[in-house]
Amino acid sequence: MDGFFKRTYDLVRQIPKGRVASYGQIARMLGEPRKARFVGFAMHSSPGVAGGVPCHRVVFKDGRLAPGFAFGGPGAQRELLEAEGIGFLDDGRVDMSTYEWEA
DNA sequence: TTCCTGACTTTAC
DNA sequence: AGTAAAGCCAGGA
Repeated sequence: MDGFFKRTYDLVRQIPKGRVASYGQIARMLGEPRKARFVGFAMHSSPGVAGGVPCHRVVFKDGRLAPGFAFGGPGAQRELLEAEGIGFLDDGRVDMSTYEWEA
């Protein structure tokens, strides 16, 4: 929960609504592109959306959601993202080309 | 304290 | 283009 985790939460917390970011991208923003795995691991231990960590806005680099490991199921995650105005492709993937977070 | 595992990504075949 | 393997580092047992 210290250092990297906290930093990861802080960054994920800065993801604007209606926007998604990939694990690797977040890791890169933190200055550690190799810790991409840990970004996801941090989400696993994240306090949740109520804690200010919108883990549902964090998806794969391909725009795909975490299969089977989502906070409340991939379906719920997709529903939340759609509720934020994020468009999904027919493949069930997020339109990263349009909603990928940049900053 | 040591060993194992893990919401990923990238490179290589 | 698709599949396979390696690498990263910190938390949990």
